[in-house]
Amino acid sequence: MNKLIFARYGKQTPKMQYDFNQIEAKWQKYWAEHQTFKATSPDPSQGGDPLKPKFYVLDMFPYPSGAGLHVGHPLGYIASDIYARYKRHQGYNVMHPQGYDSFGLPAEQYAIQTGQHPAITTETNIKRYREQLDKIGFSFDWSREVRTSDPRYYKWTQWIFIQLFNSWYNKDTDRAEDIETLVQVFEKAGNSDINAACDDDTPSFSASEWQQFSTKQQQELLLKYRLTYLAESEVNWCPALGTVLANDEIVNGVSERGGHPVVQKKMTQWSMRISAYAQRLLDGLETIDWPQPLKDSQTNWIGRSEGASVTFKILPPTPSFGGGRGEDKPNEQPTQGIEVFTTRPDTIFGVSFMTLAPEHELVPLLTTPEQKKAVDGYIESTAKRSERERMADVKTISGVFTGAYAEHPFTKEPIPIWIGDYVLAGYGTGAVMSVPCGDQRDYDFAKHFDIPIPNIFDGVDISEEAFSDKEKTVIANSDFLDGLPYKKAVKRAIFELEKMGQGEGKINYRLRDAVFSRQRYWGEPFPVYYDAEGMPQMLDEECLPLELPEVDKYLPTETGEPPLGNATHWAWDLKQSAVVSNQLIDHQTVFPLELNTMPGWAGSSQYFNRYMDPQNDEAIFSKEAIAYWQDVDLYIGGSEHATGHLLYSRFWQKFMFDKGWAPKDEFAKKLINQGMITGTSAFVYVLELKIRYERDSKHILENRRLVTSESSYESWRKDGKVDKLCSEAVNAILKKVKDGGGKNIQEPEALISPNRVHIKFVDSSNILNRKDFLDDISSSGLEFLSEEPYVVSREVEKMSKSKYNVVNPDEICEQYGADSLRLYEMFLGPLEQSKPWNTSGITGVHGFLKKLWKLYHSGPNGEFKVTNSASSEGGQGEDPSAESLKTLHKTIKKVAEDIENFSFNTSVSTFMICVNELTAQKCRSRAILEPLAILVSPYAPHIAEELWEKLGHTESISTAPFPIFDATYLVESSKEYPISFNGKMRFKLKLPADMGKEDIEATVLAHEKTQEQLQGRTPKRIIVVPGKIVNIVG
RNA sequence: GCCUUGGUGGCGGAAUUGGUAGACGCGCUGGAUUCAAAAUCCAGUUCUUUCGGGAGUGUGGGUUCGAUUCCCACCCAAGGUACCA
Repeated sequence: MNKLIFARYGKQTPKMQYDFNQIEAKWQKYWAEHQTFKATSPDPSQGGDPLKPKFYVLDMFPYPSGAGLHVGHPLGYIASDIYARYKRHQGYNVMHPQGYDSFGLPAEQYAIQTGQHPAITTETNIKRYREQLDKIGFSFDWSREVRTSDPRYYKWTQWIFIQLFNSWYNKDTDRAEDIETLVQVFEKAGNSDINAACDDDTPSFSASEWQQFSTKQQQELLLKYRLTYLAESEVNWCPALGTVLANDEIVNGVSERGGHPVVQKKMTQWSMRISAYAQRLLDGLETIDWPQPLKDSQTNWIGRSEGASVTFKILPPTPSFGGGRGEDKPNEQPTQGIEVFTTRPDTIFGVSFMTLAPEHELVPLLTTPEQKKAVDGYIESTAKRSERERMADVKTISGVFTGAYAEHPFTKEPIPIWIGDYVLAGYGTGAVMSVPCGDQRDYDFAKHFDIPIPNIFDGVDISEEAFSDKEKTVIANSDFLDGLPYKKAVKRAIFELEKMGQGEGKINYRLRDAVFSRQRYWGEPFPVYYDAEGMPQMLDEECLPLELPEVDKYLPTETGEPPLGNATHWAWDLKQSAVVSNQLIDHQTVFPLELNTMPGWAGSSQYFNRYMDPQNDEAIFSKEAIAYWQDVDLYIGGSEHATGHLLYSRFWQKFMFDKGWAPKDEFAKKLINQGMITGTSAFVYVLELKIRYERDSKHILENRRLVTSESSYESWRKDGKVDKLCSEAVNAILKKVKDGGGKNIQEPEALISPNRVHIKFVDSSNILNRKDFLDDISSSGLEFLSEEPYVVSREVEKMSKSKYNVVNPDEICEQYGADSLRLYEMFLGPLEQSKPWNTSGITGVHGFLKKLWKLYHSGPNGEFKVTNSASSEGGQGEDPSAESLKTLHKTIKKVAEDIENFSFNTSVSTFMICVNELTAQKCRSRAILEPLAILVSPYAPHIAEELWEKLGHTESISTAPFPIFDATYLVESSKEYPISFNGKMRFKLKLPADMGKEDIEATVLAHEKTQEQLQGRTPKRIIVVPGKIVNIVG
């Protein structure tokens, strides 16, 4: 017996098997120890070669969440890693860094709940992330790691903030300039000649006025020009999170994180003047190779529209300006007109009323005493409705007449001024000229309130709906615009308006300035203190970083200040250049520091440049480093960052370019959005029963939870009744109750609902492991209705811990190896597509790796064996067969093309075909197997390194030159032609490859199968495409 | 509504300029090996069929000798966006 066991054991000596666990651990250790993937600095003094071509491959760095990685996370990293490794084989100096976007809300909320400092949570999570990432065998250059929450890193985030504060945007030169240049102009000539991106309410002043302003007044004016500025503005306030949110952090009117309601609130906040860059952000899209959907969503977000601004004079009898708010501020000039923005100045003669947003500042001034009550009531009722309600309910038409009239710029007719909540305060000027015949919303409003709808279109019926087809527009009833098509009419209308000084051509953008303050703890502190006048002042650059203070509570203070308000040492001593106790604040030399922190996107907006020189404490990066690395060659990440990170980063990059620090004004040449890997959640259906009865004169409520079938659920959902299976079970339970002495048994309440089951309890054929499932705490109290194997229902949805459908990469690595995981993630489908994860499929790629291993292990006991060629390599062996060479070279060609096209799924299948063919050919030749190892290496680097070493190499395979494709091996002497009849392939015929058209035709026609197909008919036509196909028509 | 992407076997997917539809893998079926299982290997696997063939890439048209691929209309799904004037 013992003998037998030993004999069998000996037959498959473990050493000869593909022992992926041992191999992968060995090479991961080797890479770490040898710093194999360290990108070399261009500096020759550090052994670098500034002439070696660079290639910068970047992943979107992760937020280290407590849940760890699931198999969906590494997808993009694997793709970028393959590309990075491929570029190393091509001889590039590749930089492939990784880091952590480690400021953020989850760590802070955990801190609020547990009191644990977010830095500790973050550190723990990062450690776990790193362990998980290391197991997958990425070629990251960890010596360049950055963490956004590290003071040595956020020093430079604060630095950029200061630079933005000290800059303004000159529209004439179309770039950011130093704020000092602006001050110089103000001193000499005031601001009338300045063409700058600035606040709308910036007043004009002369040089002498400027000089007479107080310092505070000057500072206030400069804030209107700075690229980051403090201003009171309407912000999205999320009471549940206790913080403001940017537009891109709100989804469907609720917060992206947590789904809490958001309301509008006026607050003084830091903002970024991204709107100054709107046009350049739009133009830059043309120059970069990014996915079209992503470019489109940025284009929509920026929302450029061309049109005109038109001023409508307000007609007397002027409403009692003394009566409204004007009384409080007698110096304020009442506005004499209402400015609107329109994309259709050609329809100006169709204006029959005007509509203002309820929040429009002129509303209280315009409203006549008779209408005041109605208007106030309307404003109050719209203010009550949340953003979400207003969005959900776009069909209800509401509005109210203000009693006031404006004057039409051309006809001089009076135009009634209405307010309506379909006009948004936040877009354009918050007022529109309503052209009911040309705009459906205006049309509906006019119909609803019985306002006239004049038709100004030639030959168009507007009795049913508005006409908005610009292309088919011919203007009528419009004085000088009569007979003009859309484009000409627009030009003419603008020309006439400009002549009268009542309008001009204008381009409007939807893009708003980005609110940059957050009322949170775990973020970058602003390098800002407030002086005796309450004006913000920047810390000296030398004083950075301004480190986050310790607080004993991470919640807002009792007075409603942000969490930093809890810090006892959060004052700036100007003399010492140090943070000191709040008690020392005297507003002379010690000042309060800013209590807000920066938003999540602050740290991610320049990290890609910081990777170029991450240890530099003197500058964000050295000139040499950025001169060499320039920009990102390939950036891979999720499309959900389209209107957040990717837009803000482009904005900061353009600023860095304007200031001369960055050589490129776009930071990433090519970008790919990897798709999501979805999970397949599992469900059981649970019948919840509530049975009430009496026993021993006590009222008893018995709850039972029974696992029933999907069909029970379906029938319950259809008619609200339980099906036979359930009712039998219910009756059995009731009988038991009765037998046990239950009295007054009431009709039980029943509810069937789907319940998620953790996928670890389900096997590949969807059968539930009942024992393990019932042993789990989450399923306590559950009973099964039937003894038969339970088949769960499946649904594909986002992979998430809360959906119990997470697959952990560590477990896959443990069971199949990192190389299998890498190959399988790529094999699943096209990179950019979202696709469901199904672990059972991994046996396919795992089997491939075993077959690959076997190709190199053909000794009598499965030990390593490859043969050298006869013609080279010492002449001891035999040359590879022509067949094997053909297999190799077609693989080289396909794999190289696939990597260039990011078609990684097809190259995995190419490898499979190649190994299947070489196995069939019994190929053992070094001349084939050595290049094959290099081909496989970007995808399955561990096994490739192991085989490379066994082939006798002492250096890592990672820089071995990529095999060169030689077309001569693919030349064929014959071609198997598909012979089709009327486009349908019927049979194949092998013909010499160099056979001419006529000969092919003759041979095919003479063939017996052709005659069979034709059944005596004469073909009408014969198409011969040499090398491709023969098609016989007839 | 608008914009974008996509729709191919039981499943993931392939077909790069119009030229053999379903590569490769999973799953499934049968077989070999094994006391047995795992592993491995071999064969088959779009549907349909009277075994000749016929149909077939979301639907309906069109262009073409030939269409998954190009054009038109529509349907469905996913993502983005939305009283944006």
